[in-house]
Amino acid sequence: MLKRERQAYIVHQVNLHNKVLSNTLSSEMEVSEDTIRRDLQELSENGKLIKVHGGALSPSFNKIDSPHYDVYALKSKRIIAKKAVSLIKDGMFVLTGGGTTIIELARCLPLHLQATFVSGSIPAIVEYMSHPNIDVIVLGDKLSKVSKITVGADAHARIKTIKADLCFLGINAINLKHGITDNDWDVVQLKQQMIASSQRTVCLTIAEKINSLQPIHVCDISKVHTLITELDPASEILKPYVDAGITVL
Amino acid sequence: MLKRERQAYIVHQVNLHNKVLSNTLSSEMEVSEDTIRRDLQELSENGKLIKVHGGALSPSFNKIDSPHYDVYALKSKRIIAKKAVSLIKDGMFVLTGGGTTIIELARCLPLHLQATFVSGSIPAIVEYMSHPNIDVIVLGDKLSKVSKITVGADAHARIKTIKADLCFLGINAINLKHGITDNDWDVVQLKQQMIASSQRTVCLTIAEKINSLQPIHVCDISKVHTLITELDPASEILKPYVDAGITVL
DNA sequence: AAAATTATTGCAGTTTTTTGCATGGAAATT
DNA sequence: AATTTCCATGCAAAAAACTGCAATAATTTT
Repeated sequence: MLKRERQAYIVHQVNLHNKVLSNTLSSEMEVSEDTIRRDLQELSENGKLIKVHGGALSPSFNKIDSPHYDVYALKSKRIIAKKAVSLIKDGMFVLTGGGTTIIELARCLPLHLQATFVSGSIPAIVEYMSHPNIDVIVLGDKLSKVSKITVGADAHARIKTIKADLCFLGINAINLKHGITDNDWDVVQLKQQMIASSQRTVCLTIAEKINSLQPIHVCDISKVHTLITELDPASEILKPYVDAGITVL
Repeated sequence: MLKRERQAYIVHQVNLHNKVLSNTLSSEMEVSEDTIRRDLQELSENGKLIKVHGGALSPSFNKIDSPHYDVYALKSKRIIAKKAVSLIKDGMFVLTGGGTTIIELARCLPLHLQATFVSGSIPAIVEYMSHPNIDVIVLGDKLSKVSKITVGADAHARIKTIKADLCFLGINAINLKHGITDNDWDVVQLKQQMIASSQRTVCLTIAEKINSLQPIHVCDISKVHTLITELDPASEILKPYVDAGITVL
């Protein structure tokens, strides 16, 4: 790994998480802490970050800019993303949908992970794109302005031709009786095909959406292999899903 | 292996992987590291890549940390974009490639314009996406990491099925004798098909690239209908192109 | 086609950059 | 106050970059 690459990664991480730890960076990039310290030194001289004991902070962090923007949900989504990441192994072929949870997942992908991601979600693709070891396949078709994902027969047909190891879906509603439900017709078409084209379906959602219902049916609960929320898997609210045979993380 | 070939290969590798290592290139092409270093030196002088200790990185790599990068060129590109926009009429079907000039064009699209844009360039799509009246068709395929555009047989085949009113190409080199030339094999394939699939081809470039040459041939000058630069159309340097029958704006 | 010119390449020696390690001291934690 | 963790400095080894130079290859001129 080149020095500049390393420093770019550090800046990326700082901007993403507002802080970095020297020892984390050191083990992630497999260089000594001295090297990290020297990198932080240089970057701080260039104003890219603020060096503190044990790591560094984002320069824009000191100004109290927390725009009261659903910090809780973001935190939850980050927890979900962390759990989801642990399922992805080197060399896997992964199909992902759109939505903020998936974008958070994209941001949390470890540096060394080598995998192929297939998606029609533009914001997710933008994140995958900046990862050094991820191959990205873009699903083309007409772009839906609201969901920022490509929808239509072309995308559908393309998904049909592949068989992915994993499929990550950010879901809008899940419910034991009705399974996964959603509110966008076009997006539902895609999700159904994505489920059919993957060996394992992993659903990501914040706990808030558990046991809720939306107008359009996506699939039965039996099609879901894994469910990830920010809660402890032993949590009471998740028990019915565990009992239904779903792996809950 | 010729110097030209070697350098084209290096550029290709940089565009594909975001980085190259001197010793890897050296052993891959069986030349000394000195030669590689001299190649990187030249390419870096031409802005094709950024030389760092141990190899080189894609130029788009540190565009992130210097936002006021190349302000002059940005100004030029904005002028070009303004001229280009004037060619687009309501209801048109427009095919666009990638590159910073095209992105600038995307940002300049007037609010009321209603048209359909087809592109495989992620940054361009991100811009189109935020426009209220533009329909966007995404060309899917494998994403090239630093040209940030989808390339491959799928994208090629898809373009082949359409016939656009206009095609906007940001070009890397134009020259009366050799026409349009470029340095990335995959991108060239797409550009050729885009030209073939459009009624009018409009080339955008900053004056700097006029009368220059790149290793790979895209098309003859006769295929170009319109050429847009930041210069006055009556400018001396553009005269040969006007004489060749090209509409120069 | 031959000769002259120019460009390109590899090599040897030197210099610079980068990195990891050791030491002693500073800062935080308990 | 003791202990652990983190930081600064100097140092040495390795890798990479630069320099000048000679040999070779490519291009142009005659």
